[in-house]
Amino acid sequence: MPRESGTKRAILDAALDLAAANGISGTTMDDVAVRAGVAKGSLYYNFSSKDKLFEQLLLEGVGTLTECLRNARSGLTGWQAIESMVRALLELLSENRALAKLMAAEILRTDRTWQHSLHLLRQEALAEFVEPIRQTGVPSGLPDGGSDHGSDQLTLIAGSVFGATLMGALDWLVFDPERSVEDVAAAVLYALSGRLKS
Amino acid sequence: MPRESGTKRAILDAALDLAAANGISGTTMDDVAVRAGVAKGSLYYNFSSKDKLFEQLLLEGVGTLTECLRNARSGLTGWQAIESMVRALLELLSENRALAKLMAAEILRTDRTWQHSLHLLRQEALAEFVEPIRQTGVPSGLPDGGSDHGSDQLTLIAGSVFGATLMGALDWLVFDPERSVEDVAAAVLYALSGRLKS
DNA sequence: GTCTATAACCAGATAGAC
DNA sequence: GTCTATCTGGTTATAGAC
Repeated sequence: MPRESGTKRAILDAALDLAAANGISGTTMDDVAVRAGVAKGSLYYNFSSKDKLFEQLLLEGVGTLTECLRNARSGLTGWQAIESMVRALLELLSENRALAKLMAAEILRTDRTWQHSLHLLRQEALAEFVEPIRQTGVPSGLPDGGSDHGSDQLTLIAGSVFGATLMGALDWLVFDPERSVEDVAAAVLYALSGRLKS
Repeated sequence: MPRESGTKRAILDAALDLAAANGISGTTMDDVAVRAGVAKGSLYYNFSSKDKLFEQLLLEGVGTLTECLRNARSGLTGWQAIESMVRALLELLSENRALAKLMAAEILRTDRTWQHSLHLLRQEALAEFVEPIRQTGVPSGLPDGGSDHGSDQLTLIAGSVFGATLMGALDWLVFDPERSVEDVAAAVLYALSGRLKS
């Protein structure tokens, strides 16, 4: 696909780096302009506001994440798919640490102006987990939520799996970045494997 | 223990409510003063700065959480302890939704001035999970980290369990708050039970 | 200890030349 | 399409009366 103009890209990259380090509200448009090597006016020519800039950034990020999960589970089912997705997610986060930190900090928020669109894409990413989980044969007997609920039991389970991975990744990237992705994957999959229960 | 003066408490309560709804940076000191029913000057008499105010709030929150986990596992070991802690954590978060939302949004951040002290207490909370996990007999064979690492394998696993619970809780509190705590606990424990693998 | 009033500052956004 | 210069509003924090 044709990359957008170099300026737009430079701005997004700069914004990502700064926001990963300082958070979104800790990042000023002046900071972004300096880091991107453009004038502040150019920011507002290319993006209508600070909110829109970061909305696009996060939407891109969640899109990448969804695509990664979809690829990881293609051709696999059930636990094998889940295992593959956890590994792929950890690898994506480690290759893109700035994005990982930004998303970890922002994906749980509910107070942002772009919260709605971010929530939609978050659900899209969770949906990638839902299908393999369904294939493992989750027992009925618990309320399934139905269409009038915000989330059903499968989505709750998917959220837990995703949360386990994300939190494992965060400990890793922030506090122990030298550790290998295999180590972290082993820990996360261990938590999900049921061996805690035996 | 003797509660601090009514004013300090009123300020902290007001700050918690507002921050849960709007995030910390979305909450102004004026907002807090109005909500608490005091003048802004009193805020700065009782807390030296906005940062200090919210630092104390977060620290109190993590303290409550650690205490809750400690109580939940007392007298239990291994998986039974873990199960009890997950339930207790979900109950705490549901009884204290403002705190839950605030902590979910802030505990992962790395850009706050109080990040260091928050991290220490977060590790303390995770440590409550570490002991029961150790009791389940995590196999050696993977690097255990040792004291020169920021986190060892057990801490990674604990982080995953904690992350699974927190993320499950968030879906629940934000998007489907009518659901019962039993439903959510069932989903989280299901994810950790290993039944996904069978 | 709490209030009112104000200082000092900073960030998001815009105007208009080039 | 990008720049410089500026405006405007809102926010943290302080001074000083009561």
